[in-house]
Amino acid sequence: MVSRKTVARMSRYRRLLVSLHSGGVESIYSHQLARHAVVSAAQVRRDLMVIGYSGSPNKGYDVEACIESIGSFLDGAARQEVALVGVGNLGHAVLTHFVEESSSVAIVAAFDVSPELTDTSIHGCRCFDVSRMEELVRDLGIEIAVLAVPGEAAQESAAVLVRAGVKSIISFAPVPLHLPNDIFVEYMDITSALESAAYFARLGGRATPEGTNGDGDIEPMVKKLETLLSRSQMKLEDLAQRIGARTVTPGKPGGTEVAKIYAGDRVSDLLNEASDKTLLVSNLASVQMLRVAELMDVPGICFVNGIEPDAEMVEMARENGTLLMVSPAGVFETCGLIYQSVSGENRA
Amino acid sequence: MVSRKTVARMSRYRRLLVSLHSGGVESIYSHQLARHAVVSAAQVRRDLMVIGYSGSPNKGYDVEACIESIGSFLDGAARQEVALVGVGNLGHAVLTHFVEESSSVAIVAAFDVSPELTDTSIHGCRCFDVSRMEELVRDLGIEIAVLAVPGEAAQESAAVLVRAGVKSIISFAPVPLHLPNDIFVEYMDITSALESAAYFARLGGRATPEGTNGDGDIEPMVKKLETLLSRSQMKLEDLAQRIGARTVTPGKPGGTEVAKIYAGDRVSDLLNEASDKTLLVSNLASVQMLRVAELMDVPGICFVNGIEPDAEMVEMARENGTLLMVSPAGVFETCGLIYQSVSGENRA
DNA sequence: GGAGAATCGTGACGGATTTCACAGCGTTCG
DNA sequence: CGAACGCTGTGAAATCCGTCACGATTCTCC
Repeated sequence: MVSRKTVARMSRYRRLLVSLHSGGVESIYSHQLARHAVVSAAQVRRDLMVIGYSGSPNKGYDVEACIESIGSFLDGAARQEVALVGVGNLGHAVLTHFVEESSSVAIVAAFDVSPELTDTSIHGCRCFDVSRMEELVRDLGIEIAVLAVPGEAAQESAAVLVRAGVKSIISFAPVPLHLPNDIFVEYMDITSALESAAYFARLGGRATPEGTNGDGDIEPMVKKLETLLSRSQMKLEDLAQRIGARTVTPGKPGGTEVAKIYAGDRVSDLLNEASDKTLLVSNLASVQMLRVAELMDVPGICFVNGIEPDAEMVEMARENGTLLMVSPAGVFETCGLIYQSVSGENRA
Repeated sequence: MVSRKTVARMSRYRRLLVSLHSGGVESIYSHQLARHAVVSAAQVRRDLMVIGYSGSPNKGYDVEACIESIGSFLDGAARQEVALVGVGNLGHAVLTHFVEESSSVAIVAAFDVSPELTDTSIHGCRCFDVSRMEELVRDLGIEIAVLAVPGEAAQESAAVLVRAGVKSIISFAPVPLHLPNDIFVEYMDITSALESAAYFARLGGRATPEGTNGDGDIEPMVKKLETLLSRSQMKLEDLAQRIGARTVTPGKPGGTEVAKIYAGDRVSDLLNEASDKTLLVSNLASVQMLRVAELMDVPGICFVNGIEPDAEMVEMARENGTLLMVSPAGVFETCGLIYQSVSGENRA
């Protein structure tokens, strides 16, 4: 028996893997995937073990095969169809969400009480009157429903759905549903979420397990950024997006790994510090800089303050497979953002 | 320390109790409340124990007092305000949700990229352009945000929010957020929920792999990341200690305030960028640099990689009241640490 | 007033979930 | 060719969460 949480993570893994795969990543280590998913590496390994997918000890997991494997675990043989109950704002939102996301589940019918919605089509989904719900759900063999109705109507709608053969319900209503316990119910309770959020927001810094940690002396903790970075296999393209930089020229196909970051404008330093895994962050958008970068095999350069490299440089970078990006912020902010991206990984 | 789940249940209990109370119920036993909430009686008792509310052995819990008690646990002294980011269908839905539900949390500002939404009012909530988000969230002291933006924009928005002081985020985006781990994040991931629902609807079914086609693409949100440590009034001496730098010469008596940080080695840039509240972070420990710094009234300089300024420089800096510090780390790490110190200013 | 009944508060327990830690195994490098 | 490395897979330990069971308490009823 696989737990609810595991299944949810699987879904998350798949989405991330699909995204990475389309970005050219072919294999990935547990700790890298873990980083993307914001869980621990051991967690990833155990989850993948559960579904019986094995990676290779030195190549990690094959992204494509892993996606397949998760698919064969998560997805049914046929596409599973979903009914939506309640076509208000929330219902609309859910529908659009599922126009965007194509997957092996799809909403095929919507139900509402409003007569004016009846028999209209919303985002390609036919809307029926609730009175026909039981009949239609049963006849279509729908086993999954999304409940986006007001709290008052939730229990009754749920009961009807279950009577019609629905096995799983996702409810947005702020009401606990009384249903046979072989029915899977997932609550998406915004109110609870907000109140929890409020609680923990107020708890602020005091949330750590140990009691008094707060004041006193401040420990300088210069983390081993190099290890952090190298372990994260942060793709440059990723990074660019993360920090709001625009990529001007693409890097080498397959994504570019960075293990170190050098921020500065001195060519001589660059010669000493740079490696083929160093991202260069510089104020100085000059051809000269670019030349040294190429010489040192630097895979990427980030210019700052929104300074655009000129055509000559772009051409040169493109030829050499150097990724160029332009950050709207200054060196300091850019470094800060990158740092935060990388070090914010520690899981609770 | 109270667990996330407990807090969520508390919220649920309260809603049920309020509803019951308005229905005339004055006292309730644990097993009754348990049935309403669809949890076990023991669970209810334990949860109420956690918040320190005691019932009477024969009347059960007094509904009103219990509501009160949960309130004093869940709610802050003042109403907590919430920002909504992304005013699409989902955003609208969330807003309406919070017209219906009155509670101690309220959405007070919405942000979106669409110019046509800017400065309109939706369900009584003012909508602003995202470019003003950081500023407004910070100035309003908002610590909770609901993220209803496309996945592509989620990370960036979240980072901005956190920088603006947000402590808790509820995200509807199907993307794990990389944030400092003292930030509370609640994911309302409809996609995962649906896929889980599908899985459990079909326990025992056979599955064949299936080609997923990835993600839809939506317009990314405008990105903006400036105005960083404008109001943190961080003293240089503090800063040095935080980042593990050694101060070589003291700054001006009374502490030195910094409003900006320039990282780089180009003297010409410095002339443009520096002000009397700029901390200079540089690879280049040269007399020349120091001269320009003095010229521009720069209050402090941080050298990196543990490079010691020579005696001449120290003397010069001392005479001029320029604070000199030496960070053991490189420019990137130094910037990163400072950034983190500043952006996570509220107790870190 | 005392026995009985029902319920609360809570220590102890148990199951689920996560993390730790290490064996096993390609790969690389000297 | 062997040693060293880094990653996977997985048993074992740790942790979190919920349930059980029982003493304590209060009220009812005789």
